[in-house]
Amino acid sequence: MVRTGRPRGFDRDEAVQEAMLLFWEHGFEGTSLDRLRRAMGGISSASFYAAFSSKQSLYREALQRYLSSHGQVMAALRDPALSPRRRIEQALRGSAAMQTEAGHPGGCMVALSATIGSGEDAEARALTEAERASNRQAIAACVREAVESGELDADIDVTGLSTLLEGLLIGLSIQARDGVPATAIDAAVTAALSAWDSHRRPGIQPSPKRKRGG
Amino acid sequence: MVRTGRPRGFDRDEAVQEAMLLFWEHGFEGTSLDRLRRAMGGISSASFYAAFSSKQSLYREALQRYLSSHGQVMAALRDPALSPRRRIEQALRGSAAMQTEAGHPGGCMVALSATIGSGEDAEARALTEAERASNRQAIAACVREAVESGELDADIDVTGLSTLLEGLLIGLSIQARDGVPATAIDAAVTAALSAWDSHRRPGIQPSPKRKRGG
DNA sequence: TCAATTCCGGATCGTTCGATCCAGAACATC
DNA sequence: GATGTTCTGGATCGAACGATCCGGAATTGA
Repeated sequence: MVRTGRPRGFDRDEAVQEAMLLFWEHGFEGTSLDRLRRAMGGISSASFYAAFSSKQSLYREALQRYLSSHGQVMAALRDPALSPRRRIEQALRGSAAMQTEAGHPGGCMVALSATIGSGEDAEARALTEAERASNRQAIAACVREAVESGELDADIDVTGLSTLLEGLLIGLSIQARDGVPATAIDAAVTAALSAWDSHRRPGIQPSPKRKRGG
Repeated sequence: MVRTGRPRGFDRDEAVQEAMLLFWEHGFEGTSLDRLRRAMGGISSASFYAAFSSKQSLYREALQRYLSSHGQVMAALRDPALSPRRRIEQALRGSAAMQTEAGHPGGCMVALSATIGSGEDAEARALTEAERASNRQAIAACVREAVESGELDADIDVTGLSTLLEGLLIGLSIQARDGVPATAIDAAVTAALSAWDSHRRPGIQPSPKRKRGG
């Protein structure tokens, strides 16, 4: 079906990108419609609502954009081709590197952009909260799997280790915002991984592929 | 000097307390003057400004209130009577317990209430950022001191361990907001401390009081 | 009793918020 | 060129924002 009518006067894709950067930096409630429209090239209010329906709806789209671009550093966490430890390591190191690199706001949009607010940001908050819950679960699954495969001692506190790892992941965001250098954050990841290694079951070399060690 | 004039019709102290709870829960920008005044017993706009001068000024006072009440769980971090490890442990466990207990908002006001925003919260953000920087420094000092006293191996990465510990401390706040149970967070603290212990210099029993082990 | 002082209720300020409306412009199709 | 469709500029909406102003109420000291 060919598109009829007057063509849009701005690049919708670029507009979502700009929105993502603003929401990322200032949060859902901290980003006004006026600022969004100006970042989109100064489009009119009518153009905005014709294209995005509402601020909420735009945020949803911007968050999706984030998850499928910068947020992809977390994809390793669910990569079945990697060992549990490598999944954690790549997700943490990738996040640390991405969240401290130049060219975009520091920290993670999922952790920062809709955490607290007046209450009118309820939907945005629910979206990021669900994402965090999913990551929490994935991290716990890695630790659990490492225990089941024999890589980690069977008597370790799975909840404790996974909550520590997720706590660090979340904490990264504010540290990155505060200007903690990338080298320091990466060193923290190394320290966390050495905590993992200290619970390693001695004499077992876990294979990345097999789930249960022979 | 005796106070003349019409007496204040509300309890200023209780009002600051209510303000603290609101800023804590919804953040600086997420808390409106209207909501503040209603929480203060429905006082008028005139009464508000006569007592607190501005929203910024009230936030400053509310943050001080937080630091000198709930925030006192962090005092252990600078207690010279405790060993470095105990300082860290008490600060972390105390924070975990406080941030998850009922009766007030979850998480930490310093970490959450003024982290991102539109830019009009610049002063509030600077206040919390300075507080976080101070904690960061105090944690690093504990680790450094433990290395100097011989409790920890001399070749460990001080920055890595302290950034991990501070990352967990910061991450606690969002985890507590997300409803991660107190038991899980405390277990994470235990896991972090076991990371500390795994770097312990063998054969040395550090005394809590002396700075340099003999 | 009467100033002086301080606070209060309530109206109001100008601005910004997210969102809507309308007349007209720019395109495709016939 | 007529018609239908979609988008745009610009005015505008009601509500909420932080903040100010004023007339009067409530207190103290003279």
